[in-house]
Amino acid sequence: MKQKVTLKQIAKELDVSISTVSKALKDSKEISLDTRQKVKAFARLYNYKPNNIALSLKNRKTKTIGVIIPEIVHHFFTTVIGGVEKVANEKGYNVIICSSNNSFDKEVINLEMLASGSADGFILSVAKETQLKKDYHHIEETMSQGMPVVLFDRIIDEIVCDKVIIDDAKGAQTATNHLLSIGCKKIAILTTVDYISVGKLRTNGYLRALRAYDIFEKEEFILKIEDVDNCESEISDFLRDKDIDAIFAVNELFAVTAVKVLDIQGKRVPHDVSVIGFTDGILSKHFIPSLTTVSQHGEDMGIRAAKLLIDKLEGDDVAIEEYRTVIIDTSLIQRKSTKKMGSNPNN
Amino acid sequence: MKQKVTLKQIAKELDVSISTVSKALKDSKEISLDTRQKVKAFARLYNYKPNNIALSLKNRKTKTIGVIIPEIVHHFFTTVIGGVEKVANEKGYNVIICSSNNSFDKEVINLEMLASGSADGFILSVAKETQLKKDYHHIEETMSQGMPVVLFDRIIDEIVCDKVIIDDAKGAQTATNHLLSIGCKKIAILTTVDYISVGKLRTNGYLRALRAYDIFEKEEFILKIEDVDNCESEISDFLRDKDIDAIFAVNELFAVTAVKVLDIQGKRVPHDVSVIGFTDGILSKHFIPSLTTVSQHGEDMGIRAAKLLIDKLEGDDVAIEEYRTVIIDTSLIQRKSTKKMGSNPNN
DNA sequence: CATCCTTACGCAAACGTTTGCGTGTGGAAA
DNA sequence: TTTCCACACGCAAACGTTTGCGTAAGGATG
Repeated sequence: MKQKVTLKQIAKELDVSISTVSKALKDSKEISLDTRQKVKAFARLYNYKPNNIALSLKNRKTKTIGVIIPEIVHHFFTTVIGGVEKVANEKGYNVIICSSNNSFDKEVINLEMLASGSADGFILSVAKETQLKKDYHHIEETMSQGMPVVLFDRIIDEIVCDKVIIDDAKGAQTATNHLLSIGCKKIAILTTVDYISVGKLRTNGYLRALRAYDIFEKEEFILKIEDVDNCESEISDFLRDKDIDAIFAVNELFAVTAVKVLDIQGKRVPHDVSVIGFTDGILSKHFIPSLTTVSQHGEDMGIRAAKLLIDKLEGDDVAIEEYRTVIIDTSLIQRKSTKKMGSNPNN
Repeated sequence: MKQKVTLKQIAKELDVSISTVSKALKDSKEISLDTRQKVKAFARLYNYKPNNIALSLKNRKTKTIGVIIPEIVHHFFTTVIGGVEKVANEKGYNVIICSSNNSFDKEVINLEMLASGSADGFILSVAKETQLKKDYHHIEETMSQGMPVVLFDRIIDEIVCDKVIIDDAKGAQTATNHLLSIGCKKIAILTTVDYISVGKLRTNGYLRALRAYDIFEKEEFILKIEDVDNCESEISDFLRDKDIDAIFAVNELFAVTAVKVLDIQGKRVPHDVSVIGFTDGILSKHFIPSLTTVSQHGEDMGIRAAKLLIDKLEGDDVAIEEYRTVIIDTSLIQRKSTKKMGSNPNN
């Protein structure tokens, strides 16, 4: 088993100094053409690859980006990662991904681990627990050590840094508006508990749309779901015998679960009830009926986040204290879970 | 902006040597209790964290595991990653994830990048292109440099290393058997082109089950889909006016698409046609009807793969030349896309 | 008072790079 | 023959750790 070959070994074999080898490989004209060729041939033969670790230590940068997300098994986050990877690889950066599993402690551990030498900067979306605890010392500490952080999706207002978000409220408003525009008047919302920032924002957008239409918001049309894993029974209870003609769900799971429950309760989508979800994932696309939904353009978010981070990483220190918030446009993807515009509902 | 504090800085502040600081932090009894306490207090105050990069260089190991998968936006792979992360974190390892995007070149680049200092070992599932090209030099080279590799799911028989797989053929056979046992006789299969190892194996399992039932396999019941992204039209053409009573699909997407197409063509699932998929993903669980499917237990695969790798990484060199192949049991998850056992089909 | 042991610390090498600068060799010019 | 300059290369420091070993100081012992 041949070990990894180092400059030192090449130097010994060729009976020159380490620095000569290093310079030869870099085509330094300080070294004679002859030696250069010999060294390069040898290096190729032994498949020499510079040791990243040593380079990182020397250069004081790792050329890797740390990404920390709440859940790895989640379509939206993986699309974001896809975007990050795309630009990172283009620019010669590595990507390390860790999931916090929505645990504050794991988020802290991961961040500290990566911060102590493994990554130059971070792209992160905070864990539920972190949002609940409102303890951001780990993020602030990382930043104060000079490592840039880009927050995305689930951001924290109190932290001053680059951010990439969608306008959750606006997206929700657009969705609700669409429901209103196709004639729905009794629109329920399936949302999360308030401490999830995006859930709250989407709820606000929903309310705003309603008010703009002079529709009085009803407490009993709002369901805040705590236990995501068991949302079906909650939704079922909520929907039973409720007189509604549309549902806006703040995520994909709530949307399909709603359709399922409606089906069981004998209501047809979209004939009796129109449903709009949030996030354009696998489910929305392939469900029957396919779901009208608000697309967050996850890959774009990842791309923008990575660009922001790399700009900061490579930027002249001039703009380093300048923070930007990028807002990605959402778009409404109309599919089959909502009635067509102009169709005349006679229920 | 305070910079990251190093041993050297602490040493200077406290007017002792670097080695004293290092030893003090490790509670070496070579250092007086007094000094130890002073150093530790100071380190805590300045939030000293040893630099991982320097440690990696010194110890010649990074304590990180590289995971390379064909697609990051893929439920099965993310569950595997979840499993890997679980045991890796338990054992103090970091996890770096890269996706090859099913490209041979990207797989090579990622592997080489990680191999040159960023990771101690690899868990990987090869890209489609790699399977097609049958070029495995990058993997063999990595191994010959002393870095252990664990292959999972899409493995390569020619490479001798640890492997974690499911018995694809057996899983497919079980699924097909189930269809046969509920009375289906005209069973079609939706599969991939042959060079995808798992697709081929699953097809074999399907054929085996058929033969065991003395059912003659029909060429026209087998659809090998090339362009996954546009499978709907292929499936639609294939299914049109075909007299079948069951479909076995080698993945989730094919399965739901089949249900969709059947629906359009006026056949009901499971009443007219029973459908079984492969992989227990989001879609199978939430689709209407929910899909009977073969679960691959992705998280278990990840757990086993990580254990194999870490064993090799930390193992006494005794067993290092011994390679194991772990076969994870699949299980058939019965849901609503197949008729119940014993129901009397009269079609 | 000389010797010895313990205590408490520092030195230096090593991990694999990069790079500014110093230096020996050779040939050409004076 | 002397002087000078290019050329081609090596030295050493630096990045931040760890750790075996050497050693100064001080007290205890003979």
